[in-house]
Amino acid sequence: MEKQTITIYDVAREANVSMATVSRVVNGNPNVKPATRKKVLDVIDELDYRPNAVARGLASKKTTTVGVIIPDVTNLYFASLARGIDDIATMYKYNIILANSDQNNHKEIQVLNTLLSKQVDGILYMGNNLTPELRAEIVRSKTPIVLAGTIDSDHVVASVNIDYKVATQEAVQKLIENGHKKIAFVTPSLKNTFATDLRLDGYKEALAVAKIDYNEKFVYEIPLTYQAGEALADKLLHAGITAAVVTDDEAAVGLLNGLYDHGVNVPKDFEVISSHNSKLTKMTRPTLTTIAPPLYDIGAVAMRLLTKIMNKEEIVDAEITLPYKIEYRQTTK
Amino acid sequence: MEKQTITIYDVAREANVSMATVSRVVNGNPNVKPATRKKVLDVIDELDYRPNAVARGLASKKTTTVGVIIPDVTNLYFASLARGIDDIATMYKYNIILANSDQNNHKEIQVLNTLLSKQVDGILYMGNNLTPELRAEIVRSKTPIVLAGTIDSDHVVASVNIDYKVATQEAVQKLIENGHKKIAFVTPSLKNTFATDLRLDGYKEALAVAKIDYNEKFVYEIPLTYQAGEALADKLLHAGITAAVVTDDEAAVGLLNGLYDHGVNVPKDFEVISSHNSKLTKMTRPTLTTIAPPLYDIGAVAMRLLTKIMNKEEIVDAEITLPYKIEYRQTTK
DNA sequence: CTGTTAGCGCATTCAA
DNA sequence: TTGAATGCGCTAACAG
Repeated sequence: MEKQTITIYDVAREANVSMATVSRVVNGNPNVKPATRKKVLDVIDELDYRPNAVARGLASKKTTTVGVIIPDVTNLYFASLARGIDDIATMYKYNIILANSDQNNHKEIQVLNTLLSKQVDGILYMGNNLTPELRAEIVRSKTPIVLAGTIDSDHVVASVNIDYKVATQEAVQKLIENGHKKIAFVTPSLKNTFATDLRLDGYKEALAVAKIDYNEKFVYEIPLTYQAGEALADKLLHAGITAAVVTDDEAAVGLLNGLYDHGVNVPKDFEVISSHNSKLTKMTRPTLTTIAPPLYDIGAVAMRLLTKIMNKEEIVDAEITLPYKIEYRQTTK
Repeated sequence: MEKQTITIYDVAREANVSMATVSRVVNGNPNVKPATRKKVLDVIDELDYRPNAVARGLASKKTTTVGVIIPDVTNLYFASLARGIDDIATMYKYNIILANSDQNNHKEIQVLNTLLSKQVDGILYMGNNLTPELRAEIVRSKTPIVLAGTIDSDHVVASVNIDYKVATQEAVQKLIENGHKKIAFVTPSLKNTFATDLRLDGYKEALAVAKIDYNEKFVYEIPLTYQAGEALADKLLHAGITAAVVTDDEAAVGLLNGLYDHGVNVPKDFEVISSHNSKLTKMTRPTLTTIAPPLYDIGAVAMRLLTKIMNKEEIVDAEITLPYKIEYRQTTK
């Protein structure tokens, strides 16, 4: 009545070989005579033997599972990265332990510790920022880690990103070309997110190039939620702003709808550029113009990079910058 | 240079106790004198000892991790369930191994096998249908399983759902009350999805009550994607249809936008009711009226149920039906 | 209340 | 090419 437990011993006995031999064929060790290999394989099939990954993990000190720290699976940006991560992980025979962190520092540390206790072979971290405490913990644990869509301002940890500064600059420049002077930059708190700094730099740079004075009143720090975006429309309108670059799709959609509710004609009287190109941006009317990072690829490349590090392969560049595009759709002229 | 490995032996030695005692305090066994407990705790803290979950899993035959089979994390419906699952799992000290299945039968079986080899304590399955082969594999493995947002037509596996039939019926009834005669029912393939049958029953029932003849031409089987929904608008319009119940939010948004692109006034000339109440439904203009299953709760309750089964607690009802609502928004009058 | 002793299922030397 | 022996780090009886 209990769970069946066919072990390596059982197949060794049935096949009249030692467990070492069974272990060899299971692990694809070439030093096995074809005949005995076949015999063992037959018995494995007959007994429906399935190697116990836990025992294997204890003996080999490799679990073939990686921990994935994600702010929230329900956020399409991160979910898209996660999809790329999982696909490549599967390709390389790894499994994913997924843990939501809510960007909460305390929870992140906690999650990291349980991942480490589970002996994951590596960690993929997603979030807006890698806090020093977290990085310290990770470095101390000597567990390979790669950041996906997340910047490490100190450049000590491997990561995969796009050039946020240049992308933002290009977006703002486009708005300037379209004749806008008062362009809002909508971002989460500047206090603790690194990529935000880069993006802000891009924003400033574009203004500088066009010789437009930077006005910090046009930088709006809001929670990156649909509701916050929606509520923001009113403020932007009152401030005489006519265009905005928003660093999150949900917030951008919110803003767009907020403008719609105010009877503003987009893009005629107001232009919006978002930043993630998640599915959402194609589901609005008008469709959202957006910076388009290769979401799936960021996750995929990050996972691939992690496999290399876990494998102790030579890494030429641990800070990968992927190309982005800007998808010009209907919220810009 | 290698990864530090502080074991239970190390702390036992430092604390001048046996490893059994250390094990006891780590596991909260009350049979330890407070004084020695404190001593051990101090050493643990000092050495920064972290129990090896793999060794623990091998010795105890419990891994405190559950496998989650999900069609696609990138689908907000399933991602929302997953969020509920993860939160409750965390609460009960379980971790989640997430595996995307793409609804692909072959991949599901494969994924199931790797989950079983990792000795997960239980499995949470999400998908449109549980195929007999998959169920057979799971039952054979004797691993506890719960279906979240998925029906088992044979009622042998535990599950958490809403009453899809009644919900659909109510939605269709509303459209009938609003004067519609030609109401489309948009669904994925009827061939292999059980909940679809239930929903279709609800659709038929509503028509029957209103003495409207059922016309199978009004049942549209399409892939549940945004694009398919968008493309569907044209067909519905040509068929003289004036309202639709769509079983997926992305498809519903697609349809809505397709109608918009055809210049159709929703809800004046066409009404739409969707089925999941994911974030998407609030992001469209007009906002989508939708059946509202308690997404997060379905996941949460499913995970809670799984913990009970894994714990061999008495289960009064293994088929849980959660209440739903219908959110009347702007795509209906 | 605490220590001793066996394994858990497998990978991995080392011999043969 | 194969087998025997050892141990990965911990839990779980069983004594004491």
